[in-house]
Amino acid sequence: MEQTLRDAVQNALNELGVPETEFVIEWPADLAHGDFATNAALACAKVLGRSPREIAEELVEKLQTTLGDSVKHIEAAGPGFVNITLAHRTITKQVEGATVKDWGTHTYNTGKSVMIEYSNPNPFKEIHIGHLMSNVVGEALSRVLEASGARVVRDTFGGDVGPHVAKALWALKKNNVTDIGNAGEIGKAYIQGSNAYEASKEAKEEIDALNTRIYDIVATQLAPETLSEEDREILNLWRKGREVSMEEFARIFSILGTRFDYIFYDSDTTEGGISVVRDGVTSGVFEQSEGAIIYRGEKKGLHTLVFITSRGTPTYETKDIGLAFLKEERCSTDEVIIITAIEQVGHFEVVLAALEEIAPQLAKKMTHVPHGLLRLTTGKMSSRKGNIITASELLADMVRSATEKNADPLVAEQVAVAAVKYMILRQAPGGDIVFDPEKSLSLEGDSGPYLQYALVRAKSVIAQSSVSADTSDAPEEPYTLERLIIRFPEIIRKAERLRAPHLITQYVTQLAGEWNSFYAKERIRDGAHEAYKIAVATAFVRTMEQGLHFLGIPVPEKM
RNA sequence: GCUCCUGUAGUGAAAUGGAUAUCACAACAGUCUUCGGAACUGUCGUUCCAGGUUCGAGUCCUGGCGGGAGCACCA
Repeated sequence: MEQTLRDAVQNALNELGVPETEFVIEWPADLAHGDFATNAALACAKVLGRSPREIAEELVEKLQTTLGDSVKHIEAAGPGFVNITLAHRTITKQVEGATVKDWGTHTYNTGKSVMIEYSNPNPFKEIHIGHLMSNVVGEALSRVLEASGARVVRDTFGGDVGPHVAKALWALKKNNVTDIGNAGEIGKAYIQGSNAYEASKEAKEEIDALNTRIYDIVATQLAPETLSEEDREILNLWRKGREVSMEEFARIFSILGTRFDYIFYDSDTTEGGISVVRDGVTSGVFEQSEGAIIYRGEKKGLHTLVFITSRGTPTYETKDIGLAFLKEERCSTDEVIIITAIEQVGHFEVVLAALEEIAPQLAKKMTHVPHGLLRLTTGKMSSRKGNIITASELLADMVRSATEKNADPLVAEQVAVAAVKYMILRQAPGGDIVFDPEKSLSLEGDSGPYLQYALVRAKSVIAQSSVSADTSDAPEEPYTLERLIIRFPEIIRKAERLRAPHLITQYVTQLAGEWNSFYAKERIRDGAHEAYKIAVATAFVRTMEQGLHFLGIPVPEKM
């Protein structure tokens, strides 16, 4: 519809002899103004040297002729807007289309493939609510990309080698742990190791040495016969630790509704990364400095960062270089998106700048999409200091409060996940969320459960009505609910284009609110125009189901 | 110190350069022997400061003030 209007306005402008002008077709803030509005008259008033209001009047006439009875009303308003109100028949036709299975999806990205990296919890550390944020944003963006027709490959990247691993393993060894029971145990060991690293010079040396040794054993994959007894112990503990961490991550991913096609580890990327970076020294991309290998970011207005430490171990930067090549090798896609917290923008600018010199074709298709931080009222979370809320704790708490109204554990979990995801997806990505467990996770008002509740209630009414949907039973005036429903496909397109899932969240919130008003005001079962109302309710249900699906928010049958 | 991000009701947020700046929470006042009250209706209340660009600025530009993040061997 929007395209039809755009063409009609463009034709009218051509007839008026307007040179090429940018104009918008938009939704007026107030539906009373109409279903669509255009600023075309305002936009071209200056070049024509005429009053915008006058041009608007002429546009109205021309549009009336072109659009005929598909519109109910066209008028010039305000400083020179043209407001368009659709005929109810036009709206009804689109409401009928809202019940199809793929409602809201598009094909403009069909044939395109995108690899998207998110969540990225590190084995040997606990998965906390910060990772939850990345996971929720990443999953929503993945689904929105799928809605545009693209093929999406999901991956997550975890640091299974590096100082944090050495700290955790060091503490586990100190405590004579040979078998690790659960992820919490590793989290505690990591904190213990970190504290020792800060406090004792001796511990620091031991941990640094262990770190290097772990690289040698697992990342460069030394031949088994060259391993000492102690090395084998380290290897076993490391294997077990990674396994326990990953089992916990898998459990959380499953609750959140994410399945990764690829799980990459640091240990897969270090060797490749190191060799690329060392080659880069020869070709002059990187340079030696104080025993380390660095990239001089200053030449591109960025910071200098270390890629290989003076101890010979690779940093995160080198691992990301290695990962870029590894992704290309395992599963080449048209585009590569990496979602991380916003504090890493500097890091990725440098990595991308370096990669551009080494492999421009890889750098070109790679985009870093940052999201804001989830901070606690008590300050920044740090798993090193132990002041974190783990994903597991948060979800368990939420499930507990959702259980008050839902005996069914599955439904309680769906409600809990909806509340958590809504908190994150309600706002534009990039902004921080100050997380207050008491206030942030509402089950009322603007909230995940509010959406679920409206949907469940609509389904219930439809099930109870003995009448089947029939759009020939339409009342004279369209319901506001219908006028919102037909906007859905365009909302999904915008969310994908702008990489802004919160547009969907806002829309479904408005839609659910409108449903609740409709429900309070209009008697559906045994009321006037029941068949038509059932048709609208059915379209509402489908729109909500699809909207929640694209956000990754679960849809309960009952609640 | 340098670089980047940010400043909207009491609180948390929204607003491709458009009309009377939305939404929720909180507070206050109502609806209701419910087609499922996790609901609905109403009241209250907001663009950090000073310039500039524009027919039009919360949005763009300049300067100030406040908050946050990053800045060589962490990820």
